Amino acid sequence: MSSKLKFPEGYRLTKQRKAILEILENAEIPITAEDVFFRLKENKINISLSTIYRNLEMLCKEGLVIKSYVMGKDKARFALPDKKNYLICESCGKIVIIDNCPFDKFKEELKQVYGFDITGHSVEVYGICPDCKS
Amino acid sequence: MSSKLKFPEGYRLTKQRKAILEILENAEIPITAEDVFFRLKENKINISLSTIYRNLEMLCKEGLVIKSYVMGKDKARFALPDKKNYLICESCGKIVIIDNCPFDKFKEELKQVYGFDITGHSVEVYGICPDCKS
DNA sequence: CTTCCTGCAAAGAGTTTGCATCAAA
DNA sequence: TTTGATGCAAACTCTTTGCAGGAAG
Repeated sequence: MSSKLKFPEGYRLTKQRKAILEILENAEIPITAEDVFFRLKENKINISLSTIYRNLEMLCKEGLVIKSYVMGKDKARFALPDKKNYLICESCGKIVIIDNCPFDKFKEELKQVYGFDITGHSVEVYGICPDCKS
Repeated sequence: MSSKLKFPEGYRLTKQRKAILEILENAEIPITAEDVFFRLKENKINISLSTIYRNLEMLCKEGLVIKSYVMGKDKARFALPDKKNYLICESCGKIVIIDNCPFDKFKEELKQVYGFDITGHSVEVYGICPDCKS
């Protein structure tokens, strides 16, 4: 497997960076820095946690990665931008990505009301998942 | 001034709790625990930071307060639920609360597509504010 | 009075940083 | 060969916790 993402200019494409991006591409939901660490370890790749943090921060600044705090918890989670909107089950904690986020339709409305040029958004929705209802 | 909020049952209404709630009621935007601490101090009320954290956590659990991390920063912010949706200027960091969040209209859509019973949401929108555009 | 709450100080968790070494370009 | 990146360990910051004294009901 290899990354389909264009790597940001001005940075060296090290094997650590390639590996971190690949983990994020394969992740179904936002994951913590520690998750990245252990998933790499499973693949027999040992990268120090600080390198992971440093690169996640860089990737966030470059816009390739989104950082969020699921359910107000104290560990940051990271994901590619297409996984930044999600549902969380308040009962079991399951996370489900929202595809084609309906919020996109409101960019124009927000722009008119608040005068902001909208560049992005992130949405967290709480609820009870089908499994927990039954 | 006194709080208009009904205080959760089973807890003692101490002067510290009253004071913290009042700060949150008067806050325009989500603020940090430290912000609460210093605003209390300005009002000549000295409450320890740990008491503030303990009570903010309790208020979150009781649903009176919402915790969020603005712009992925590492300090938690707290606000009454009516201030949980906001715009952030990527240039100056200004926060503007979104009233009548348009996302409410999508509860039904999300329920049908994902099968969740939606109980709440929180939205963070990025953009450039009018002042920074000029 | 009883029980819960507070303040203080210390501990804990997650994240960041300094520095010597290593590897991408 | 040059300069940015990594790994390790130590440092830091925010947040949580234990405990003795204090106040709400």
